[in-house]
Amino acid sequence: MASARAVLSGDAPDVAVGLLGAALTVRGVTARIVEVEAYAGDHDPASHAYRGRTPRTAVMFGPAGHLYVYRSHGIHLCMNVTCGTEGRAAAVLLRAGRITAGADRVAARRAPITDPVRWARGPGNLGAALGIAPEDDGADLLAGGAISLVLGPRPAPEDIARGPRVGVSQNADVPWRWWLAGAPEVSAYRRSPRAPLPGSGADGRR
DNA sequence: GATTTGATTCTCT
DNA sequence: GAGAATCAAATCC
Repeated sequence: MASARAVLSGDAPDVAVGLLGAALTVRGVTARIVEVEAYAGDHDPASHAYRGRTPRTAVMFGPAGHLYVYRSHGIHLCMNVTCGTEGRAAAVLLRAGRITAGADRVAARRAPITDPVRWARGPGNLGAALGIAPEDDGADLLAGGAISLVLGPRPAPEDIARGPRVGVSQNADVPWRWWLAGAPEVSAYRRSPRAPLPGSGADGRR
């Protein structure tokens, strides 16, 4: 079968689907990925790397299989897995997961939240549950370090749902979000308040 | 050097 | 449903 690195070197949408069901382990805590979003730097205005390489997005321009960590709204840390080929920015945002190992540690970390479904629902919560840190930016996921990624079997097509990305103000209508159908950790779709309406005012309802 | 935005989440109304 | 919280990075002049 193809190596994990080979899989991650594909196009962002392919990699995104491949990451569904994968197990991400951070210092002893493991989460099964149930929701992802793809971002391609070149032609995707929603991507942080769209305007070129910057110190913050440098990791996205590196080789596939590395972790890109960024701070959102000064409060939350979100995780991406870089993909594609080196020099061409692309990444997959990990939006939600289910804790499969280290639940006791997550429970303590996320207290007073006791509902496991809420521990890693949403990008910020996922990062919080796994205890990700800004210094984890750039970590190699395939080197067997403190953070490692293990791809699982690809879910059956009928178990995969697809839709528009959440919260982005650009390209808000590109259906580059995938999640496992029925996963309770997946949050309802919320369009960015800054996203321009697609048609001539036909939208606006949810 | 100053200003603005952000791939969010939580709480209150 | 709407607004606040809060830090850093990117953009603009």
